[in-house]
Amino acid sequence: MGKQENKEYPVSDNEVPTQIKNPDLVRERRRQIIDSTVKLFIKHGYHKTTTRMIAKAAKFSIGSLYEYVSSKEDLLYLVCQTIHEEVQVAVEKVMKDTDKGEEQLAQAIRQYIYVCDKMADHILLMYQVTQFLPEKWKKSILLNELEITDIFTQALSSLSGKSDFPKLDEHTLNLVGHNISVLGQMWAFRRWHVQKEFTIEEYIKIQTDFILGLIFK
Amino acid sequence: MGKQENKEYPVSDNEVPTQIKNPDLVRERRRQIIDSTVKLFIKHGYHKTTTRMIAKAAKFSIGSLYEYVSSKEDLLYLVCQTIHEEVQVAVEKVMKDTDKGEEQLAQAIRQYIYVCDKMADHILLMYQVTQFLPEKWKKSILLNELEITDIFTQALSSLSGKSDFPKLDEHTLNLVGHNISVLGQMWAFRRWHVQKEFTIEEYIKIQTDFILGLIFK
DNA sequence: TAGCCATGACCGAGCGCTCGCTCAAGTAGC
DNA sequence: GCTACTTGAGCGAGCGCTCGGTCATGGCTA
Repeated sequence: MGKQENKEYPVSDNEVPTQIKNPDLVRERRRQIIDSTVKLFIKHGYHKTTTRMIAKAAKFSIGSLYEYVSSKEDLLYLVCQTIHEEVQVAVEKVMKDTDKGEEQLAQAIRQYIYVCDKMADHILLMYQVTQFLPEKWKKSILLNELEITDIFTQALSSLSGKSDFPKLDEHTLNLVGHNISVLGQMWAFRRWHVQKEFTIEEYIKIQTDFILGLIFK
Repeated sequence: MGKQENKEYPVSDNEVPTQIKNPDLVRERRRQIIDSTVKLFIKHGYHKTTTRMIAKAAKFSIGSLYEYVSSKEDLLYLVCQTIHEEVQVAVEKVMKDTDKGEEQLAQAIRQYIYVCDKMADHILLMYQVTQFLPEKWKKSILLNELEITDIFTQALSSLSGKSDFPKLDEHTLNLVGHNISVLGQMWAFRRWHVQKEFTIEEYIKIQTDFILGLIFK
């Protein structure tokens, strides 16, 4: 009952509250914090990374850290959010660049796998860490994941029926979209094997053939 | 420094030490412990499951628990081991049963996806939990994973060149083996989407077509 | 200009608690 | 009485997070 009257100031791009009043400062500082946190999470994982480590890496006191974020879970959400945005932006970019060419799909797959390669650490982190999000946020993250997959589904959809691609129903294409998405991410989450046994160009070649169905003619 | 002179008694099927001298008892009790632990890990995850919860569920005191296992990490390893063995046995079984038929590969894929469905919880757990294993054990677990994938690679290899399958080099087939493996596991780790949007029969149908390259003719 | 105060970002010792693990004291069976 | 096994209170390191406080800044008043 009237336990505290510290108003909280939600910041434009997300629902994570803060005590700090200047929104520009919040954005800047959070950027700092998130960058350090991502690195630490990649290196040590979520549970072994302490809030003190984060504060130190971001050049804050723990006290200050908690002015910008109200719990370690908040931090986790911010990290997931940020990574997903980055992946999504990257994928959208390469899809736009390769639209409407002759062998668009093959090009898109190549570029997508390059993205997965560049962001391998981040993709792996997402796989490891999503499970620790509280339910409300997990949903929003999985929705983001769907958006990325949808980019492929839509690309496939726009090809369906044209040139030598057969016409396929949305349902099927949706799953194929997921397949492409996952086979790209596999370059990250099975890297302990695939990055040892294949060069990225080999990987791209084989996976493209596989997806385009050339393997078994 | 003679800190402790409690001899440790490694037990046949693994390298995890115990204080208990009767190996049969160890096997029996560990079975109990592992079964309970798997359930708890599936429900709460590794970090939120406390050793006290495990002891309680397995009807032990914590003290006794630590007679059979020397750390929570030991337990994690035993769990991973056990699950992998189960998956491997199941996969090997269905592969043997479907060998040498007409459309062996399609049959094998179907059966494999059934296994993934039945063991979805376990597969998901493996994905979540492998990262927390100490390095020495992680390697051994990843090796097990390779063995499962190799079952597919070998099946593919034995088909290569026969009937209407083209001849492909080992290298390519190896990656295809991984693809099959992962696309089956995807039924588990993307279940939040695929198990909502597809029946398992639809999933099997589309993935089989996809793998066999029928999708893009 | 000098004195005063309000503001809010920043600080870090330390609180409360959890959880993996231990060990002295038991009991059961032979 | 000896060995094999069991017990659970207790330990203490380490964690997330709080909260009383400092200090730089800038505006107000005379």
